[in-house]
Order: sequence, then structure tokens, then C-alpha cells
Amino acid sequence: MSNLQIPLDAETKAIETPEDHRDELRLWLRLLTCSTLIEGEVRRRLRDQFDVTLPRFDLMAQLEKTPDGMTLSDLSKRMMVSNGNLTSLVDRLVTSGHIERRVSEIDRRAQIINLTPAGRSEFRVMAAEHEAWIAEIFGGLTQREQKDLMRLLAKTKLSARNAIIGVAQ
Amino acid sequence: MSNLQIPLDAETKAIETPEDHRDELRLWLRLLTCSTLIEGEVRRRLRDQFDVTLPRFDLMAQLEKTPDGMTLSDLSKRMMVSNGNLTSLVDRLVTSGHIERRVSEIDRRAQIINLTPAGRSEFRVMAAEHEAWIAEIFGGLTQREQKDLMRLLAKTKLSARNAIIGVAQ
DNA sequence: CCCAATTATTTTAGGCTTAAAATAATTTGA
DNA sequence: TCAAATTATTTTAAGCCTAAAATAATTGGG
Repeated sequence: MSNLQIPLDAETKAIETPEDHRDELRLWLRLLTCSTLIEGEVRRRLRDQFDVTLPRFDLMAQLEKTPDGMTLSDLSKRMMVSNGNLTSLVDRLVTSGHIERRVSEIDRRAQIINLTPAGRSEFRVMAAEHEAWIAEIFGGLTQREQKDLMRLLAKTKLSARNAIIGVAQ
Repeated sequence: MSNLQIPLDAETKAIETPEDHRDELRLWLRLLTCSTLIEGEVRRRLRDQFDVTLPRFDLMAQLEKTPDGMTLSDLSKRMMVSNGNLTSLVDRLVTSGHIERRVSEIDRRAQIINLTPAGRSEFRVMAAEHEAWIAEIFGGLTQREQKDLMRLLAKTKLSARNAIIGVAQ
């Protein structure tokens, strides 16, 4: 036998040696590493420089985009977190004076969440810094590379969504 | 005035309108969306099909790569989580019989963690499924696109590390 | 009209996560 | 040698997160 790596019978190869997906696994682990690395650094800077957590910052970022406010359900969809999770997060941000909530006039089950003027102005300061951090973190990529990465991630997002819907439906 | 978008004095532009980093921000948000989307789906399938959480799976994955076991400190570095976090995670995996710990003979402060035979064989079944899920999720990308994405993420990782070290040191 | 289904939110139970302080063992340098 | 510094781990306090069940309001079909 000259090469022990090659199965004896090519016909049975697919059965005996399942397809190798190690490259996709490496790709996923690298994507996850990038995300974890950057997210951790953003968390650290938000805490050190503004004494704010990332979930609170994210919630305020969503509200800043919608001047008329949003319901908790809308927020939970946009932030991709569970509904129950938002209850306590919103509570804390109300307590700290960053946001306010009022019961919807057209649907008394729903609450409309809004930034307070103080919350909005504080958020804008943080957001400007945050944007600069992100630019710094991606600064090692050329404009062209950033554009390519953007396109490939768009495709990845689509591909992932298809795989997810394929299971759920 | 024909165009209100252009500052009157080009000299002062850099001061009055800070650099625009919205593209980098969009890039980061897209990266984060991909990561969150895929991670959420992996969590869901691990729970539904194997009744295991992602942190437990990740811990076992690290141990599977090192047959001689690891200390908690090594694990915490590899998994990029805090030391204190591992204490309870390891406790639960010991309780469920997936891993075992013994005090190091050369350093009585340290513990060596290892997969049990049952834990190892259970992990291998899960890992094979997990690998197939990831392949499915990235299935919408060609080989070429996967290779490009891999390269761009490697560069992103480097760029992020530089930005992080630049602050810490 | 009215009740069943739906929708919005909260509660609950359990797990994950961190930073910081505490505990315990080892190493190092005078 | 031996005390100070370092290293490994645990504990603590607080927050984040989820799924599932519960509560409360609205909507739609008969």
C-alpha cells in the first residue's frame, strides 16, 4: 500500500469519509474571533470612558434613529434580543434618566420608548467617539478591502438567513 | 448660493466637519449582524438537538484539541472569557459528567481539566453536526468568496489587535 | 355583540458574563 | 531563608440573556 490516506474504494468514499467542512468552520471561527475582539474592546472603552454598557448604548442608538420613539416589540426585533430582556434594560435606562416611556394612546398594551433630551445629548457625545474607535479598529484595511468585506458580509448574511429560514419554515 | 452641502472655506473643513466614518460603522454593524445571526442559530440548534449551551460546547471543543487537558487559566485565555466565568461553567460540566478535574501535581493551585470518555464521545457527535450546520450557513458563498473573506477577516483581526494594543500599552 | 385568537409586555427560573476583591500556593530576590 | 510579588482560582455583586409561562389589551370572525 503506497498511500494510507486514500480510501480503497472510491465508490464508498462519500459514505466512509463524510464531506470535509473544516474550511467553513475556520471561516466561522475567524468571523467570531473578529466580532468578539472588537465587541470586547468597544465594551471596555464604553465602560472606561462613559461608564455605560454596550446593551444600553445599543438601545440608545436605536432610539436616536427614530425621533418618534418605538415600542418594546419593535426594539426587540431591531436589536435581535428577547422581549423579556428589554423590560429590565429599559427599566434601568428610565431610572438613569436616559429614556422615558409612555403608554401608547392607540394601544394600551404597548409602550412608546423615547430618548430624553439629556439622554439624546449624552448619546451623541458617545456616538461620535464610538464612530472614531470603529474607524481606528478597521484602519488597517484599505478602502477597497473595506468595500470587498462589506460585499462578502452582505452575501454571508443572506446565506445565513436562507439556512435559518430553511430550518424554521 | 448654489450648493449648501459644500463648506464655504475648504481650509476649515477638517475642523468644522469631522471626518466621516459612517462606512466603517456600517461595516462593523454588518460584521456584528452576521456574527449574532449565526451564533444565535448555532445556539438554537445545540439546545434543540443536543440540549447543550454554546459555552459548554465551546469549552469541550477546546478540551478536545488538547488530549492532555488544560488549566482553567489556559482555557480562559483560549476562550477569551474571564477566569471567574469558568469556575461555574466547569462546575456544571463536571456535575453533568462531561469533564473531570484533578489538581496539578506540579502546582497545587492549578487544576487540570479533561474530557471524560463519555464527554468526548458525546462531543464528537455534536461536533460533526455542528460542522455540517456551519457549512450549510456559509453555503451561499463560492470557494473563492470564502477564501477572500478568510483573508479579509485575517486582516481585520490584525488591524483590531493593533488598535487594541495601541490603547492598552 | 362576544369570545377565541393574537399581540404586547412582564415575570420567572436558570444560565452566562464581567470586574474586583479574596484566598491560597508558588516564585523570586535580597 | 523568608517576605514580597506573582499566579491560579474562587467568590461576590451586578447586569445581561433566554425560553416559557403568565397577564393584559386588542382584533377578528361568526
